[in-house]
Amino acid sequence: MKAQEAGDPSHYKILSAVEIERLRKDLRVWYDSSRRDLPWRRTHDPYAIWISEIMLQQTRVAAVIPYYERFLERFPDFHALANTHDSELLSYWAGLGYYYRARNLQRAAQQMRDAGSFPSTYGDIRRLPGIGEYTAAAIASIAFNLPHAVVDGNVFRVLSRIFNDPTNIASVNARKHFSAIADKLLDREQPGVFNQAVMELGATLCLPKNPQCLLCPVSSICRARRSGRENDLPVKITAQKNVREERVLFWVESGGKVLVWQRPPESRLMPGFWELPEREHLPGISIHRKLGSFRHGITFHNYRFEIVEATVPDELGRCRWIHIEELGTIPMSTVLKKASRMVAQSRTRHLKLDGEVG
DNA sequence: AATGCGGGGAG
DNA sequence: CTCCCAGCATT
Repeated sequence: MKAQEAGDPSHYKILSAVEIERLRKDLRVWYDSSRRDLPWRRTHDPYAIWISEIMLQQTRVAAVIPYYERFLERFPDFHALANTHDSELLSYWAGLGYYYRARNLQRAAQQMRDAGSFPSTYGDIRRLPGIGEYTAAAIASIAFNLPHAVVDGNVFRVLSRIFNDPTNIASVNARKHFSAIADKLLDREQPGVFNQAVMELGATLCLPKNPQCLLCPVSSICRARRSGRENDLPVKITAQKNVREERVLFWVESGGKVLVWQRPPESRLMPGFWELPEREHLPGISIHRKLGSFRHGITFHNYRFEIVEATVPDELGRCRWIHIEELGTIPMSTVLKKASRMVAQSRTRHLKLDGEVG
């Protein structure tokens, strides 16, 4: 399907008033009976809903659930969150990605502590660090039942299909375009339920590939379905290309300790996380043997890391020795976790072989 | 208006 | 492999 600049959103009028009313009802009824039982759907606490929305930014439901439960247990309210230390906060976030979310979360919690309460208007919610248009609308509608329509990846998909709308969702204007349409459709009696129903539809039936139209509660009014175009929508055109990269990391071990370095706390990239050294960190390094390799993707980078056993002279630069048993107590990057897991496994294999021989 | 930011699961 | 996920902040 040919892409189109975001333009006149008034084609929501493709649907008659009667059809819009039926759409709202069908979505509501379907959502009531089909919605997944997710932890953050069992609460009305704005704080808990806020935490869930931040964790869910660009992150799948399945990945969030265990983090959400651990986090809420340790930080049950904004006072607990405001008063914790960076390192403990990070350890609860480690592995979830987009680490600035954790820092913004704490800054926002401190603002709430100073203000004495959780903000309760769209504008006040939107002004918190880490909260953009989507998250502000989500919290306002779900926690406070305020009439703000959300626009996320699910909404792009569902609306572009319902209206057979070829607007390029990667274009700058796409958000405004679909936001105007969503606002017209929004069920103002139950904005929170409506928003969640649209997103739930996108997450469970109106999928990126092979949408389950036979199960869809609104397939009868869906214009893409009517013209057999559901697999051609949404239109997304980007210029981003993937980059392949090979890197060597050193495993330097001595007396039960391994050499690691910490990213500076003010670094923009994974601040405070510990990593294995590379050659630039250890100029005088002596390489012994290859221990293994693994792949790791970060946004559009596709890395292949090779782990090499090595020894070093006295000069350690930014690196520090840490006991292997204590690795679990520091914020480990996922690359460091993968590497140490790999080294441990290769070691058990060797022990086994030695045992069979002896 | 474009780019960087993690990590994992699905196809 | 590629794509995409309940996006945001910065430039």
